[in-house]
Amino acid sequence: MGRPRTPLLSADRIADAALELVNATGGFTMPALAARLGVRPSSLYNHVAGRDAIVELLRERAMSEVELPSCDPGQPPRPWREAVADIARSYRRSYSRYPRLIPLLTAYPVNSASAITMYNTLAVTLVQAGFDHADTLRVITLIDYLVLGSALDVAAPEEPWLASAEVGPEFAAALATATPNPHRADDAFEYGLSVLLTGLEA
Amino acid sequence: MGRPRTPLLSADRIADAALELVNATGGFTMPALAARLGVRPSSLYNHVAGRDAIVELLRERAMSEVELPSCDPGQPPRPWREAVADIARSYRRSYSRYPRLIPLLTAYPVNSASAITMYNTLAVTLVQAGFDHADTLRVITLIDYLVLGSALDVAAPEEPWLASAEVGPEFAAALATATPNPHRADDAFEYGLSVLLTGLEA
DNA sequence: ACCTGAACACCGTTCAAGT
DNA sequence: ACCTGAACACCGTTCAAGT
Repeated sequence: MGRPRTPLLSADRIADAALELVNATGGFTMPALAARLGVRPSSLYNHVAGRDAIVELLRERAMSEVELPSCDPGQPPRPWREAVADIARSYRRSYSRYPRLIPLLTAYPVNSASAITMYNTLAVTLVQAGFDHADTLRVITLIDYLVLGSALDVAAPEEPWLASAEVGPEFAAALATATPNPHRADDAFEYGLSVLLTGLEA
Repeated sequence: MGRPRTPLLSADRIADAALELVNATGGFTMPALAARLGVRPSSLYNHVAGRDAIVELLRERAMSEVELPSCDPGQPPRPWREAVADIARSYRRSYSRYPRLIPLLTAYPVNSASAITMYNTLAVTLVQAGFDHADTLRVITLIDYLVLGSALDVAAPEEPWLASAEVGPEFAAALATATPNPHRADDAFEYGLSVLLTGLEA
């Protein structure tokens, strides 16, 4: 066929299609991706170094919509508790838009520009609130754990435990309160955020 | 060659070898596994349903060494804070023995007998401490997030962020306090556990 | 019962050939 | 510059054939 007059592909279109496949099936393969784009697998390599590079593009997407609180200089500074909570919620909101994507990203840490900007803002807020540098890193790490854990939770299949004979009455009663996802993971995240901030204030 | 007088393989030996491969390389393939066992790939299927079944065996291993606090009936009951902390630590210790295994397990939730026993014990402790059933589930979920997050953290490659120009002074100072893993993740886990328990007491 | 060898469908990637 | 088709090495799995 040769070169088309206007390119059929771009890195962006490839990432779009890959994300759709991940949302629909929980993963993607190069042949499936090519088919969805109406193209042959080898064509993808004109725009992207390989499969790993596509995963990196998806990682960027996962972080791309973190919106940081705009602090107007004229305004009185907000309590650090609220500022941290807003950042954590925005982080999680961006990260949780594509729940089935998250398991593909756990191999390496987030390393995108948006992520660094967010960590910077968190660090400024926490240092201003009086945390020393070591605790600042610890708190950022904990927020990471909370966001990652609850994001993975959204995509996890419903537990078949209820059927198991080994479940004791207390745990069974706790499980009986579980709501369907994504609500359950949202709820756990909010609870965790609240407990975290309360614990930090002490 | 035909059938050997004494079997060369067993599900246990296969799991052992797979775990060694995961520890060494971060993953395993059926051919590599067979080679390490001195056998042909097709032989594995006499003992194991397939690759996924091997992953399930590894999942069992990850949870297999959770040791629960033995509560002597004659003794005065321990404070729930200590009991929960002990369980969480043991959970994490078992889960973190094979850090490079954890990323392979994030697709589905833990569903082994040891896991259920641990959740049961946690639920009993929390209900006795006065948490209602919904909060009991939330706290167990949070402990899961903390253990999973810090276990994944151990295997994560060191962040190359220090080099990035986008890192601001506060975040850079926080990063400068980072110790090498696994100490860093251990430290974050202990800090998180302490913050969590403090937050829960309020 | 348990190991083997050949075979199958599939995957990620490369590259010369086309326009 | 960008798509194609053929090719390569690799993967997970099956199954008849051997003992």
